[in-house]
Amino acid sequence: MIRTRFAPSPTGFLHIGGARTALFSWAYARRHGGSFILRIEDTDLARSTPEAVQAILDGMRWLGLDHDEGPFYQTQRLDRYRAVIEDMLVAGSAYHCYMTPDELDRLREEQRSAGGKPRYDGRWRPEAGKTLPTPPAGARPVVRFRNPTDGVVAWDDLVKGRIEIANSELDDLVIARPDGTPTYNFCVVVDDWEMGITHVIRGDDHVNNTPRQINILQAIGAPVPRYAHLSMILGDDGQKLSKRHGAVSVMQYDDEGYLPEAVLNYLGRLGWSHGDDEVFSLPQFCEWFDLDHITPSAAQFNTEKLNWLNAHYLKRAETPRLVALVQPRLEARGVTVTGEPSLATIIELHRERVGNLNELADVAEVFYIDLHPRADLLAKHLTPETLPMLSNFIERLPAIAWETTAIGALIKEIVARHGLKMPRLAMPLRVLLTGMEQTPSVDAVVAIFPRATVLKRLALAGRVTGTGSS
RNA sequence: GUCCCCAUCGUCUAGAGGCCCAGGACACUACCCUUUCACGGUAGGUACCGGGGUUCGAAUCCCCGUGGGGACGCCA
Repeated sequence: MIRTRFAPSPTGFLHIGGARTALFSWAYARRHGGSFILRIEDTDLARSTPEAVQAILDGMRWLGLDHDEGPFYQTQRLDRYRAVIEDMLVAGSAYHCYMTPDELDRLREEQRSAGGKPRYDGRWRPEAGKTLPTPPAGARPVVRFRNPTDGVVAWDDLVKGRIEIANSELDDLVIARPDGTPTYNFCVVVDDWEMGITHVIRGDDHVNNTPRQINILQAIGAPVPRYAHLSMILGDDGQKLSKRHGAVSVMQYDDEGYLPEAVLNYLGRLGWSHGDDEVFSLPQFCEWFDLDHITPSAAQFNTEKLNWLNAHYLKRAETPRLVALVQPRLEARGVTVTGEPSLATIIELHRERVGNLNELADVAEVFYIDLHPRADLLAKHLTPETLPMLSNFIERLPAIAWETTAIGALIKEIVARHGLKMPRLAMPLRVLLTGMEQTPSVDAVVAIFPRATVLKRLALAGRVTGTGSS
């Protein structure tokens, strides 16, 4: 039974890197009929917030990554960690250390300036025949893990291959603060053990924690899970993503009009591949996903490709769903969606032309507002040459059949009679009806409006007569 | 500084010694379609970081170099 987990710390939103880690962990469990566990690592009381927890939950839900167990909160498992620490203290695999943060800082400074690796020097580590300093009166100690001093820790990383690190590189890490709260590396170990995690799929930045965690696992007699370390995602500019630079919440993609399946597809293909396949659904991804085809190198995020995928999914999405997605966006702009044409009609006419939901809202908006085309566009297209054609068109409108073909035929007829090209009439019609120079086929645009609305909007041509020239 | 990791088109990648004078996708360019702009279609250019090995043969294996990244917390 495969058991994976996603274990974010609630110190901010769910960003794109976390989302990919979650996706891969989730997909691996789904692929093998296993369980996916969500665990909130909130032991940093100072930085964790309930808002961040909610933001992560929201992000996961938007993406559709459901968990089978949890969410578990580490702050609710403190008794459990404390019990394990007690056992370790008794067993001698952990010990109290009374060194103050100040002393530690000084030590690290010295080591660094001496060109060495900053690390705890083991002054409070009990050894056979060693006399420990006397604990300062009233001081509360931290608990340190007694790391092996020789040999190597090694594991076969499912993404990076075999990694070996000498124990001499590791120092005795703090596993509990003076107030008794456990620290990250320790909680992870206890949780992964007790939650029966078989495959730890996480970010690259945890590679250095892995040997420490394996050592603790072994000290408490827990089995060592398999590890798969994913490389990081770089920003569009090739720079590392950080709060300050480029890291955005997955929910921002929602705001920007992306469909979750597009983001998921993009993320799935970022750092993982299935031959030449580029477009695949989430179920298809679950069927294909494996750890063998994950790239070990860092990947640069490419918004243009995401845009392409989004446009692709927009073309295929069910219209009612798009209506439900676009309508609130229009309402948020203060646009009331009412009357003709229906939002569904507008969407069907424009869906192949736009890249995201906001662009769909942009084009839909002009059908519902009191339109005021820009003066420069009117001047450009309402010319002495085109105005006669327009009035001609307006005169004939009441009598024709209200459907695209008939409207198109009328436009062609008028244009031909005036000995001009199609765009000479199509462009002013576009501007008058939508305020835009780029629209779908103009006969189709005319046709989705009620006849009365077309007449009303075209009437503007009469009022600006004579202003256009040049 | 020390340790660890990484290295194919601009970008994401295929490639597990001969199928590769390197394939796909995004982007780009040209053409086609055309009622504008898109969409779509067709065609095209662009890459194995460098140097040594191993081998009949290397993008693929090994070593060194270079470059990039990560980690060295009483953060996660």
